[in-house]
Amino acid sequence: MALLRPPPWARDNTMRCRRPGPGTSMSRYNFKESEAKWQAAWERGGCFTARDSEPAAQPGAPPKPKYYVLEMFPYPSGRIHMGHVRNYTIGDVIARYKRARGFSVLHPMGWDAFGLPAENAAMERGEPPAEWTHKNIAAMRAQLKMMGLSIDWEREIATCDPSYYKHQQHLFLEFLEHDLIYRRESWVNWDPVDQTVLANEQVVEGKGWRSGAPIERRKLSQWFFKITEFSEDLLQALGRLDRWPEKVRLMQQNWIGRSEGARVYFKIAGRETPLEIFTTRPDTLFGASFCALSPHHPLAAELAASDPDLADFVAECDRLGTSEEAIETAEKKGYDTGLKVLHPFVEGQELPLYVANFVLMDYGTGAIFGCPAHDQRDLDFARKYTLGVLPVVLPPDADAQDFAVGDTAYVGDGRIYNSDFMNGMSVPDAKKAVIARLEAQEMGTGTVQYRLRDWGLSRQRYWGCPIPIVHCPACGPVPVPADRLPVLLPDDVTFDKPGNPLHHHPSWKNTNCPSCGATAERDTDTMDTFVDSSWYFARFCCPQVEDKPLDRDMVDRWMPVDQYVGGIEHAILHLLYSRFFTRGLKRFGYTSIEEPFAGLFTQGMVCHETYRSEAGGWLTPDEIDKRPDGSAVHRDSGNPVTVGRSEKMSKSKSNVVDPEHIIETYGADTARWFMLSDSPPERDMEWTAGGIEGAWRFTQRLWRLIGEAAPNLPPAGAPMPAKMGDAATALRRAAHKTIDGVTRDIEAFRFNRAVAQVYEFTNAVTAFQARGSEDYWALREAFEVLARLTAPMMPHLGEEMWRSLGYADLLVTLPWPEADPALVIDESVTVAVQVNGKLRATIDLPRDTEEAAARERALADPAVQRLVEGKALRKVIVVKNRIVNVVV
RNA sequence: GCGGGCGUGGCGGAACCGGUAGACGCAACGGACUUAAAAUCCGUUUCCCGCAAGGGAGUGGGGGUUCGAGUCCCUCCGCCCGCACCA
Repeated sequence: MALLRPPPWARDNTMRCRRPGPGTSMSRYNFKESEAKWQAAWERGGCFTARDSEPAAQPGAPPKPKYYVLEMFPYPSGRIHMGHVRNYTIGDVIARYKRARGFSVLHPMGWDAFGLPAENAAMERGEPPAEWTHKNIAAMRAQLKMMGLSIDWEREIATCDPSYYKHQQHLFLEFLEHDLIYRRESWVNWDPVDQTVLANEQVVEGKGWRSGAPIERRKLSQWFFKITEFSEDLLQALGRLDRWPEKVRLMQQNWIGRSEGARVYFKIAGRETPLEIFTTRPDTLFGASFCALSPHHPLAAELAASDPDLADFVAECDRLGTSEEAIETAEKKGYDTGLKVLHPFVEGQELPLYVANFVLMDYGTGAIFGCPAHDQRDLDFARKYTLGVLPVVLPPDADAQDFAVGDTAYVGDGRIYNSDFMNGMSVPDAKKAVIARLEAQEMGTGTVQYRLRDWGLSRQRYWGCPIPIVHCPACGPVPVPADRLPVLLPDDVTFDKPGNPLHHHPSWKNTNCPSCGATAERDTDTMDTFVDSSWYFARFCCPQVEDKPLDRDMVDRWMPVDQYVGGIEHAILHLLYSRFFTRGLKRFGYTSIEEPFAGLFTQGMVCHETYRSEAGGWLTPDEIDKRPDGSAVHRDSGNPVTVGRSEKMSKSKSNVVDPEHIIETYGADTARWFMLSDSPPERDMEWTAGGIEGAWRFTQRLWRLIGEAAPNLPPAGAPMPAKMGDAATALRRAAHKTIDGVTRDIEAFRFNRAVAQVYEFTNAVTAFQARGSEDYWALREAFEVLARLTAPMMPHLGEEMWRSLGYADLLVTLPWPEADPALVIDESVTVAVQVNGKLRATIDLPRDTEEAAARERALADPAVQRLVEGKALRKVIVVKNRIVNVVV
């Protein structure tokens, strides 16, 4: 079977399949016509328009409760990819389901439209970023519309639009006014050849991605959000985000990284100013064998000025770039400054002072003391430079006489020893004691330290929101007054030389100081694109408001987002920044809430097998033919192809499948159905040709089934017959169990299980032989259930089925079906019977059979008798409606 | 390196609070229909022994708790995500 070769019926647009089915004349489901028709009908009906005020359904009744469903908005790269299809399908199922459950739903869409790729396109193809971006947005909007998403398109926003970013500039000024933005120097990756600042992603193994030159670090004056002011609050509030995945909360908790420790002042021999270090293990102070400075510590810089070798070492450290990953994975290296620090408690003990590449300037004080016995990094360092290793924490079952540390540091609990006044204490007690002593002797202090750093927002780039600041030689940085916003990005920029086009622009930056009127220059940096995405969810509540960023009433009507859906890769930064921003918005009076996302769901990636030719190059799925045994050959040449493991779809591996092609071949419903059916949504899924074909067959099967049955069904709305036969009742039980199960599964995001239940129920409907009139009534009910339960997932087919069943109204406007509880619970249950924990029989019992009766029935079973005979019963465990375990 | 997660048939997965492992789909195989193919329909399908009845093994590896473990604990292995300037 050809992989992703269009089926014959899709090669031209005519519907040629007119083969009559058994006894009826059937045509194939024409998804193209149908999908376009229902999309138009929904639009005409304004079915997805979010209502800023919702009238009560009946006079006196409460108005519909609101529900805000949001998927992470896309970067307009040009075409949607399967990850988008998955993300927006999940969100759309929820939006449609919640509408059916009687909620007033807001489900908007917009574009995260600033960013580096537009500048890269400009450099590579000479296309202006604005044009490139708008063209991409138009293309992707059309693709998303093909999916049949229930989005209120009237609320569409693009962050690169001045009508969006002028408000962002306004918010910048408010953060500044409230002292939540400040300016300081910080480090960037500098490409000495291209003379430009590089993003971490543009640094590959310490070299610039374009120039290949070893990168350097440079200090620039930049703006920072004071997110650390909220460290404790952001941490504490995680505990209340009970509809967030536990793993995301944990990751954020660790990212914020609250730790209690101490700052300790070490005297440096022959110098006035003591060295201030931070440690989380002050209890191990007596095990210290060295101190180390970050290469960017002011003292390191001072010493390097008169020590060329140290200057070389610092330069070498700089070539690692600014990413923590690169610094932490590099080999641990140090440079002995020759200075000695004095141990605060041990008279006469001198420790060497190193500059070490693994000490981070951004955390603590940029200086540490090393206790090799109880910290792996310190131990590696000590072994390398042959420094002392003195254990001071004795493991519970170790002997003080012979306990020694080899190549593994001991980081566990124990009793303190070798430590003067702390001897015999537990680790927590020792921490308290040593901090008390340090404070009493004014040699240190207990502190709470956070790993979280302030958020640098300045970017030396063109395609971003301009920072509304003017730098005046006399007044310094001066905010652009609110009534002069927006500071517009100029269109006439060139990308012919490296660096920031805003900076090169002949006139843009020239202006006058808003304060004194003197000639001054605009800030030529733009904002980090994470700023754009830190408040777009709030702007969706009032996208048309012009005179202010947000309308409080509207924000409070819709916020918080009840269900946010997006990739796990945003688990930390985007979500944390948005939480911080929302706290700012509350402080400035734009809203009364502070947590933007009440519910969060993180979906997995879409993966696909990879293929390589004999020559080693990657092949795309439609360049190969799959053979029944799973091997593959090149379609044109017939040469063998190596089938590699499934990996995240990416252009570099050529394993991408184009959603538009899929939708044109199989229809949006089929694509959506397969997306939901394959894997649990939080896990990575594998896109397969077989899978989409299976989904395609199912849409056809549903359509055929209902088309064949419809003429024989009682009319729409026919009353339930007074008497129901066994067969009809069994079908009704299946239908109501399916309603119950699918409802639970959608509520719990188990879409793959919801799909499986629909398959199972469809199998039951297919097998059902209707005879009496009550059978046909039950069959109509079954089809109505099928149409309504599948509608959130396959909305077009749902409408089509609903129409086939004789209804004129749009299914999308109808409430969700309710299961009859009496039909959901079975009267009898199958109970497993084990002997010594092994399954030996099953027995059917009336539901809720008492323990004694169940025990008796189990013991009477012949298979059990055979095994139990002649042995003493030791124990019989009965779990009602589940299991009887006989122990002999 | 640090932090977080995942691992079940040939494949994707199901298994509720620790209670019948493999629902459902895909693939494969056998059959029906057809001049033929496609489509469709019916059946089989965790592995091993056995004609069968039946028995044994089995949820990445090893160990533990329990009447009972895919599920809980310890440990090891493999893969994935994030690491602050990609979005």
